[in-house]
Amino acid sequence: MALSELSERQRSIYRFIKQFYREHGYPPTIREIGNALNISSTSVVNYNLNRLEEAGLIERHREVSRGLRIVDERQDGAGAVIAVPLLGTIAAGEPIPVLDESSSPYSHDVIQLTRDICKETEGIYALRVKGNSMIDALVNDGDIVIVRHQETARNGEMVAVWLKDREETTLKRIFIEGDRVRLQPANPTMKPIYVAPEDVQIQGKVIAVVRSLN
Amino acid sequence: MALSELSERQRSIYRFIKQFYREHGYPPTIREIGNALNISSTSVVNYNLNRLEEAGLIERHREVSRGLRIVDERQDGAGAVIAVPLLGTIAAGEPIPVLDESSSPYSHDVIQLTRDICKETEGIYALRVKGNSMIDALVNDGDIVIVRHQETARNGEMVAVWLKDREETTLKRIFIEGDRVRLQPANPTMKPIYVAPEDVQIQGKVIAVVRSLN
DNA sequence: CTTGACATAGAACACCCGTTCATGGTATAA
DNA sequence: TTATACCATGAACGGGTGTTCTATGTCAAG
Repeated sequence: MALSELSERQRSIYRFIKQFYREHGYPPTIREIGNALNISSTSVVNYNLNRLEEAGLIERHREVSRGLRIVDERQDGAGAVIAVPLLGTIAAGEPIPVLDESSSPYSHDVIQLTRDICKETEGIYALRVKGNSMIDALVNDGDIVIVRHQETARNGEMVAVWLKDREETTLKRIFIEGDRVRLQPANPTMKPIYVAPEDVQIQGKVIAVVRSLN
Repeated sequence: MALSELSERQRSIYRFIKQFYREHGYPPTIREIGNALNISSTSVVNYNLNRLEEAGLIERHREVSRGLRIVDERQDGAGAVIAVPLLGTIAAGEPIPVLDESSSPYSHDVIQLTRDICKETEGIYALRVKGNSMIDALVNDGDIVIVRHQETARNGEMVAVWLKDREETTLKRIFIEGDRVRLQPANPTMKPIYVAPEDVQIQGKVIAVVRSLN
């Protein structure tokens, strides 16, 4: 199932199909794969495609030209790029701005992300980090965090939380342990903090962090 | 250009291509279009496809089976995406893999990035960080760093450097100060280190850092 | 009515494409 | 060694596929 179980040739074929598909909008033929990878025999390509299908990485429609499909890839034809609204800034002393569903899509900045970075698409927004108060989450001034709005979380998820008693926003891994909540910094050299459940208000789950230098 | 200028038959063909593409992941053949719409002649379908192309609604790749493409879907998005090769891992004890220009473009994984994250396009590659030895650069295990290959740097730039005497790869801001080099951690609470210029080998400039949770 | 642009049908052609078969090489295990 | 699974090669077969040519019909302009 994993890529590592495949031969180098099979991985090359898989990568080629992916790139060809992105480039042309339709899958390659067996011979196009062979030409690109210097494989003279169509049966070799055919053989390795069958292996890729067994591994669950592609689907094949038999007896049909270009009858290939990368299963991983987006099912909807929407394209590999999603536009995420950049709602504002996140800082230690301020609450996180609310996600306004009804607002115009042009009322705020957007940041474009590929599926490689953010696989989800519902309720996603981005925030620019102000100040260096979240350095224990390995997030620095100017970084952009991608968040999905939700008010609950499973143990171990990285979440943006508002701590009522401290009046502070922070990014931590959350663990609910009976009558207390453990908030674990992303930096493994730092110690967790413990707070009462009623003081913790989950703002959303952190999907990704992007730091653009310059 | 508008849909209204087309005949009903042409609109049907356009709708069918869209639906077929969403359903199968690849475009239909001329005969598949004909069968679905009860058009007995392939030349009729061919004729109307040419009209659709003139109207700018589809692209055709001649002499190629299923050489169709719905042009609608977010053209600018596709152009704004660059594919960056993911050359391998970066770890404290190992040199950075070289950027092999001559190797097959399909011999390694790629990660797709938008211009919002990486504006440059020449000599860019990506590395996955292994271990937590670069935590003072606010980079953790599993993060992906985007690097442009270069062997010199201007003061203040974030670079990937190989420290000969320590046999260590690290990410730091670099400052050349006369006869010594100051390497400043990204984490402002940490102190810089000083090394001799001849012990510093610059591998490339860090363009961006991406952390994908989950 | 004649003309010409537009739209459609049907058939034929040459090449494209997935499939299959026979063959052989290379490991690993018995 | 033999057996077996795995991987690669080249060639051939049959049907798929885009293209092109001829013929026909429609409709508005001259």
